[in-house]
Amino acid sequence: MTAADLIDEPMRPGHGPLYRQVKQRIIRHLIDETWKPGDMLPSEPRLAESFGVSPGTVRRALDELVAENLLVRHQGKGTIVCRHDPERSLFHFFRMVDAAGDRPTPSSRVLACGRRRADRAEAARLGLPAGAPVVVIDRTRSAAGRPLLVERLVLPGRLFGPLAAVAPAELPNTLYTLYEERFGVTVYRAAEQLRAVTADARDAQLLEVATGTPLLEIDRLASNLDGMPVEWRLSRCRTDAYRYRVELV
Amino acid sequence: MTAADLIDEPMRPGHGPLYRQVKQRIIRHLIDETWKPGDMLPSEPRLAESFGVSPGTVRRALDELVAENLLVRHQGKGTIVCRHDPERSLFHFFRMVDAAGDRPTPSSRVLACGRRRADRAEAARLGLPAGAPVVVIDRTRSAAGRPLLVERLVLPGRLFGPLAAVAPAELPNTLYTLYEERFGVTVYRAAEQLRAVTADARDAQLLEVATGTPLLEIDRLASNLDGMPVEWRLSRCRTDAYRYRVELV
DNA sequence: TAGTGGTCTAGACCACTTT
DNA sequence: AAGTGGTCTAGACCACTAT
Repeated sequence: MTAADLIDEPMRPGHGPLYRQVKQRIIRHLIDETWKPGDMLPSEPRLAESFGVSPGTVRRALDELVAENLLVRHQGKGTIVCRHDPERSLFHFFRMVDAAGDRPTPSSRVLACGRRRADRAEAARLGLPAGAPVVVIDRTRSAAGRPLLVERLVLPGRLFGPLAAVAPAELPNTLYTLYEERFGVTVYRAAEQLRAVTADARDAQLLEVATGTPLLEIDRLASNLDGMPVEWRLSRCRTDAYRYRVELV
Repeated sequence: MTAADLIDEPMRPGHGPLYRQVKQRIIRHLIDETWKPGDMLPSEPRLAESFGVSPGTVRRALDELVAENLLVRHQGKGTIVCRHDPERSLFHFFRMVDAAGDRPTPSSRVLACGRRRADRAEAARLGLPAGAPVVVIDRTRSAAGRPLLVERLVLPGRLFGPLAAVAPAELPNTLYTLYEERFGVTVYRAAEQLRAVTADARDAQLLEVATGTPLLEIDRLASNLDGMPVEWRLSRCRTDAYRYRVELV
């Protein structure tokens, strides 16, 4: 191994445990796309040599990154950066289950997709200046042939500008995969806030329920590795056949 | 250290990684109450000697148990078994937050507390034989002086028999602490399923809302270390001032 | 001062995958 | 056969707590 193979400079004295400094360096390389989703990282001994630390220290940093769903290890092969493949996109952030506890495979129908200026609520939620351009997608999602939810997604135009030009029918069911592959935006975390609301006339028509039916409203803000908001999603769900499940530990 | 200090026999050849076998042995000692909540475990070198493994292997087992909220380490002091102190009881399983993202400190008012036979739904949910005795508690919880939710708790009578004799006014706000201190029942996990419902006449009166107001219904099944259900809780929440928050990773 | 957990290192061997 | 991650061991030193 020559100097050219080194990914980074050796660690210099810093604050906190060495393995956390190593972890932060690796995260920085994920942010600056030294390693992109799906890429393989250098092996643990190589990383250790690059950073000038012992293999055990690198290993501990990787352990935490794996626990946080940023990396995946494959024994005998190597360690890769997590991807939002359709499988993960569909199930990792989707918490509705049927009475048996099984997750449905939802399909989606786009009602509208366009570009406009953010209103005040949208700008505030996404951390954008007032009037910044946003892409707005309205769609419904169904499971087992019956409408499950209606939702509006608001995305920063700076990151997703060309998305508005995509024909509604072209938008895939698994948007997070699209964000990653077409726009280089990776959703790593999301925070959801839930409340109960009643269906208005539009909800009722789209969800095939009576006006006034109670719906579960899910307000989700998704962010990337930098902690920047990249999507605001407001969903209204029927909860007669599916419920929202949470495991508390 | 003498043989009498050993808490267990050395590991014998088994299946899977050694550290997981050590972890399972420790969990078994938590179940059989060799170490109770609040107790201090033997030090890592002592455990290693008892189990006949290296300190690093014990450490890895403890790492996982700490990550699962079964143990807590205190540098310089030792490792103790997690307790459901009122702080944890109030905040660990309670996910309602206000608009600013802060958790309220709810107070509770017991409406009824008694013992009777489980109906079919209750027996099924708690894994009890039909007609088994259960303790049922009805109460409301308020935050910032306003009613937040109304709920019914159903507990296996076998575990909580004497609880029905407690005067309603004596029941503390933090029930999980009571379960642990008075009945030796520790809640370790819970699964919640959420749906939207409308307030019936009783809900409306207790929550001071109009009949038909949408409410968030939280169906929680809590279990102990053995995986046995120990509480079924059905709550109906107003979501005008507080929302249910979930972090997705 | 002694004991505890927290960090870091070094090396051996195993299981799995690729060539 | 060579390279990867997975496990297990052993020992050094540090930071914190109790006495």
